[in-house]
Amino acid sequence: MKPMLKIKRHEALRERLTDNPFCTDEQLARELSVSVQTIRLDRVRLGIPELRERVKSMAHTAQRKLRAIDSADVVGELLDIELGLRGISTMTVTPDMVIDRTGIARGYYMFAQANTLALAIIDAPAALTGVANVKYIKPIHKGERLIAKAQVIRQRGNKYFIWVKIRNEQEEVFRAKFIVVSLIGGE
Amino acid sequence: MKPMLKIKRHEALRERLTDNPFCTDEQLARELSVSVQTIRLDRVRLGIPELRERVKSMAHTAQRKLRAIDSADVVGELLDIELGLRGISTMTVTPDMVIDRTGIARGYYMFAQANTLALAIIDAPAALTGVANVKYIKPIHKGERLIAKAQVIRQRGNKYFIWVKIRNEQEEVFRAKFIVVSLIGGE
DNA sequence: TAGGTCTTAGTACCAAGTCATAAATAGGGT
DNA sequence: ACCCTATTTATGACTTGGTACTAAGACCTA
Repeated sequence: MKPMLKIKRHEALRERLTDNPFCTDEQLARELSVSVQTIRLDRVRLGIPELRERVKSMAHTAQRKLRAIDSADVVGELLDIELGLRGISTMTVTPDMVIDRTGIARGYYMFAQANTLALAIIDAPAALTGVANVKYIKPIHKGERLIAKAQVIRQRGNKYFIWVKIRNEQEEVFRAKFIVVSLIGGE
Repeated sequence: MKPMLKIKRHEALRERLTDNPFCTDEQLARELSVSVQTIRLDRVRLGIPELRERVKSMAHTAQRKLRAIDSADVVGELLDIELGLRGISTMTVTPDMVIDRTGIARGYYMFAQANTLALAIIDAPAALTGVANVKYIKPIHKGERLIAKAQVIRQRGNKYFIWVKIRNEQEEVFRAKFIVVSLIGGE
């Protein structure tokens, strides 16, 4: 492989690092057939930090992100809650929630926000979703700040009927009805 | 702060590292009032790798996890697809998908698997979920291997009616009906 | 041929470690 | 008091994956 032009190489460098950020300058140098120093110069010019910094920031943001959709009981941020009655949460649509091609947020994020809010307002030690009826009214885009309002409509035994509506600005963009079952003792 | 007993210190060390893995030996030494060497010895005894290795492995697993629910077009693994007709995907329930307290998988993971599969089988450059009707039949636990089958039931204009059923072993655990809208030109 | 950009080489230095070895200290038991 | 052992600390040499800086070639162009 012959050494390539600078601009081409910069592109190649960026590409290689996006699909494998765990790459030392030495490996990059070998792959692009230039010296390690050239890679370092390129990195400085392109504002790309060294391996360790890359990895560290990945670990940081990943930790934050995972916390957002994974370990948290509520996806989004819980603003207000009246157990057994109603609750409000917000969620801001970050760039990684949207499909690149269309710029529209993946549907399951709104589902997750609504569903976790519905579960949060149940006045029981544990609860499970039994049924969900969901309507996506308007596409949602990056940067939009969604507000979800949940309300218990009816309760029969250990079954709760809950409506959740999500608004963006004043516009309703999503609506869901959940039937949630509270678990008293068993699994 | 007086230096504490060895066993106590080991506990403290573990604790400190779980809620802040980005911690050098030097910081730990200061916090626990012992020398850096003691911390290193402790780490060796407890089998805890050095800071850089910790961060690296965090970044790795986080990348994998995020890829699972975030950047992939299909949550789970696409096994087979006939565009416009049907598709099959699998997903294994990892420990981080379940609620610690109950050991039951969070509902939105199954929703995500079903929803993304439904979208994947649409024969169009882009598609959006309009309506979802979801039924959770049985609780799902860690380690279970879910198989989702999607089928287009009816198509009217740019609206697709899709059924998705998720099975664990031979048992049906989840069922969903989606109405998906394909986008021809604009958003 | 001189001047510019690009690339490479080489040096000194750093952080956060590793490994191995040695010395200091503490806490008993007898 | 004295010995023994466990534990803790110190020390030095080496490693990775860099930064920062300087200097030297290479190559093109006017």
